[in-house]
Amino acid sequence: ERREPPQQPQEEEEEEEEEDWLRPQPGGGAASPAPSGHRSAGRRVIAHLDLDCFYAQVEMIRHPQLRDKPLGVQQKNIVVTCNYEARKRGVKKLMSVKDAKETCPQLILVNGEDLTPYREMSYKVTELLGEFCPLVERLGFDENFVDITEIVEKRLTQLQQSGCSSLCVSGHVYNDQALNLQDTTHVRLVIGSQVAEELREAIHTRLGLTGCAGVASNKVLAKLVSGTHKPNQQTVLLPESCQELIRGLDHIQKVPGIGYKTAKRLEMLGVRNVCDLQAFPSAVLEKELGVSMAQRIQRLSYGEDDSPVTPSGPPQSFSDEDSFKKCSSEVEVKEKIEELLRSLLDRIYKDGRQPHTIRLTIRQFSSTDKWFHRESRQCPIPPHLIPKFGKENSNLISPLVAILMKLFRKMIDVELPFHLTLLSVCFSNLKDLPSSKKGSIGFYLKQMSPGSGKRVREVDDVSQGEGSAS
DNA sequence: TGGGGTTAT
DNA sequence: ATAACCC
Repeated sequence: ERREPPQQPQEEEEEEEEEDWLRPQPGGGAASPAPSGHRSAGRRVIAHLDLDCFYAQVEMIRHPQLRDKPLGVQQKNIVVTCNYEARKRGVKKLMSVKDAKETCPQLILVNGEDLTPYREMSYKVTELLGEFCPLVERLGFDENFVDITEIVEKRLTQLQQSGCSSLCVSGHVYNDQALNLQDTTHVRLVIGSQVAEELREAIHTRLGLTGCAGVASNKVLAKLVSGTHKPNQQTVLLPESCQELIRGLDHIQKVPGIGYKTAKRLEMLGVRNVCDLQAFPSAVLEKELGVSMAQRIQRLSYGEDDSPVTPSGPPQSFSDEDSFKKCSSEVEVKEKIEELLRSLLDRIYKDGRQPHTIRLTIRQFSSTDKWFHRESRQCPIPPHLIPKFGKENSNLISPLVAILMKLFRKMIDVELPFHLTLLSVCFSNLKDLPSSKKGSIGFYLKQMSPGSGKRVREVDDVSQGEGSAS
């Protein structure tokens, strides 16, 4: 017994009505900055880029002799990802090492517990995209959203002036839908597909990485459509096929934004698939999940998403963690913390900013509820230590270990037995240094560090950012 | 399951 | 500080 969702076929998203200069801006003030790129409500063109099995690709670049072999990246007892050679032979993401080697005895494993190479490559990708367009939002290490509305707009007017009539889509059209080049929405998206192709090409020629792209009128649709043709291909979604894309999801948890917890709660309400969610009474949903969550996910279920592409910029936090079978003495804890701290201080040093908050997170063993349940304590970093973050950091280690051990004792009574399975240290609340000192601050993250880079963008004192006149 | 990240409450 | 989300 399925209810028919209210048939609303060809309207895709963003009810954001056209031309509403009359409506008072909610933020107050006359000059609301227009959240992402273009103002004027209109249709956006968003690209979602998703690198293929990212860690495995990075490892293939680091070890070219492994390129044509089945290769997996191992963290502890898990193969977190693997290349396509390994996938052909049946290895899956997040398989246990035992299962993976049974499935594919020739599988080669490299340890991927140190994320440094992946993090560095990840930011090279984001930076490269930033050369095309300022609106680049990271999602994890291997995905980026790019709001290409303005690029498309520019090419569209060029095209209109040159009266050129030939226009070709790059890559797939979702659902093999026919194009209508009289429809300027189609035309914009087709131009978007060409831009996406260029972005992928740049990532390939300059960084040696392949990936997928999806092009659509908002983030959730771009993301969903990018996965429809899988390795190293791209797909554009035209508005008329929006409902097929979103309803084609076999479970609500496949909708980005609906996670494990929300999916469970929705299931208890009898909501199992996207159609159920579309048709579910809003009032009931709002009482169950709260107004804002309810409205957000119900819009998502129609493929509507007005969230802007928010430039990620440099990271908000730096953390380093390690998991293990057992850690049960204070000295062990101290050793592990010191190790985490060393690599973290190195990263902070390269970043150039100063953290003002430090946090310790632990996970305690418990047979039920096996993972989950982490707890943390944080505190401000004492002001007299903060200036020391700019330089050789060996003298920071012991005061910080002392602080972290205090935080540890706030969670664990060291007189009693304990059994930890994870320790994590995080620096956050990062601030630029006061300005003076030695010129340049790394603009995007660190000064491009080892290898290639030239640009170290300087911060001159007029730099209030882009348009922050208000 | 790892080792990360972000935002909202 | 936690809980949810994302990869």
